[in-house]
Amino acid sequence: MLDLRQIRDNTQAVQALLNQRGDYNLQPLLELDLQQRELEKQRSQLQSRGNEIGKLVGQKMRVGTNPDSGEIQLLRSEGNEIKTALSQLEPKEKEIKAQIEILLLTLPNLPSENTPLGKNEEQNVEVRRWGEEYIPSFKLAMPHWEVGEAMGILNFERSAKVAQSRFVTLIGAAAALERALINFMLKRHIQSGYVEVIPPFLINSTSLTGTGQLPKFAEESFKCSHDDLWLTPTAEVPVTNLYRDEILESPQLPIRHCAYTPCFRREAGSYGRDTRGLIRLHQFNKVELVKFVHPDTSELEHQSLVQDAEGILQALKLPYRVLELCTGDLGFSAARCYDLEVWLPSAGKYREISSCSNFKDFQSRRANIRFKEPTKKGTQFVHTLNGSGLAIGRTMAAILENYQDSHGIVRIPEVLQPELGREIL
RNA sequence: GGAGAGGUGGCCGAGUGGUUGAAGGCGCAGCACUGGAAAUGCUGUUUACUCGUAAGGGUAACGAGGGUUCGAAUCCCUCCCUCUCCGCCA
Repeated sequence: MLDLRQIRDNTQAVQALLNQRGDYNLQPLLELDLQQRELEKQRSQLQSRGNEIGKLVGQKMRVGTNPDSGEIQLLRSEGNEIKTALSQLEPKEKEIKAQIEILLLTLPNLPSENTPLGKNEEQNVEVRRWGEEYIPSFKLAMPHWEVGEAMGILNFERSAKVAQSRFVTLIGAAAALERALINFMLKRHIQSGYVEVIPPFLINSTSLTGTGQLPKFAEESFKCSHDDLWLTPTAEVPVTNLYRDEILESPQLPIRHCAYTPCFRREAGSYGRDTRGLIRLHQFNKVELVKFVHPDTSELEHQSLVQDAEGILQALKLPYRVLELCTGDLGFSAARCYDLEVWLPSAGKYREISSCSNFKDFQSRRANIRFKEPTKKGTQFVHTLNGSGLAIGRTMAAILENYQDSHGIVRIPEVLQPELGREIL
């Protein structure tokens, strides 16, 4: 959520930044803001007089004035008039406040000053590549879903029977590999100083609003019909909301968490895309990194977050590149974002495997996550950041392809061999 | 799911419908005392919105939302959460 005061005081600047992202108009919001403040002024004046009357009546009663006396009757009737006036004002103000809230919740974050300008994903900026020497030089025998099915370790058909299309069942070696990957990633992140959490996988609407999935992206998540609970689309939501409505002490910062969760996404509007394999499923596993940091350190923390995610790909010797998203491709809540893309031989291109965002104070404003500095008065909003470290299913796909030899035999990355107790899948 | 008890400031804990943002205690900060510390004393110690250049003012908040009243932490209703017992269950 953007700061309403900033919108009010720096309308031009905010508008200019929003224009880099799309078509947004601040005028209606500003008008509502003006109305709301006027109503607030009137209301608080009435309330002030109302309080005064209450006190006066109390004083008189205390000294023994007859409750039915004229002066008290007079005060009472003025009190009633105020009540009537307030009952007219209050709903109006509430309505306007609600409208302001809706407008604010639907405005995206402002891009950071470092974010490259651009209209769409084609104008994202490639920052670096790693591991090109690991890209297989021969023609791939089978894409990952075929090799997985051939080995009997991935089953899509039965999963569609059990659930729907876009689900997978991992069998035997694939299940073991999945588990090993989760474990390997968590271990590394814990070593780098992240504290592991296993949050609830069902989350309420307030939590989804806090991180920015609601109200705009309701159709992307699965909702439980009898409860105000949704299946989490990413660990970002439950983990960020862990500190919702809290005031942290600055020495507690930065807080760094890593979390394994399954993720559930409806993938509405992507019907024709990635219909085969592990790339786009309704349910997938992911290890997520989440940070709560002091605004002064958020840029550094963002860079190190990206490195922590990259570290996994490097350890697995999977070739990848790093893109910085341009203003036009930035996610709704992000101010700045790097995508890690892993090389996927079946597609002959890099595919997203991690997205590392700095949300600055956008989420913390929505979720009301603040901190206090001993020397400063008042509170400030923390900066939140997160990134995949990594998406497990896509990592598995990358391994099944990049580690496949010309006969369709898949080796296991060295770092996972001890855990799995073998070299070949 | 059934029955009961309860939700007050960073924490503990008072609170009779009347000037209570809330006694008292603990904690914390500052000052005084001290060679230094402890102990003691004094002072201070929530957040949000809004008006104001500022000093400062106004309003709101005692789980949440409604209601009664001139006035609600206190009375009424709904919901949420916690605890205890019973049932069920991994």
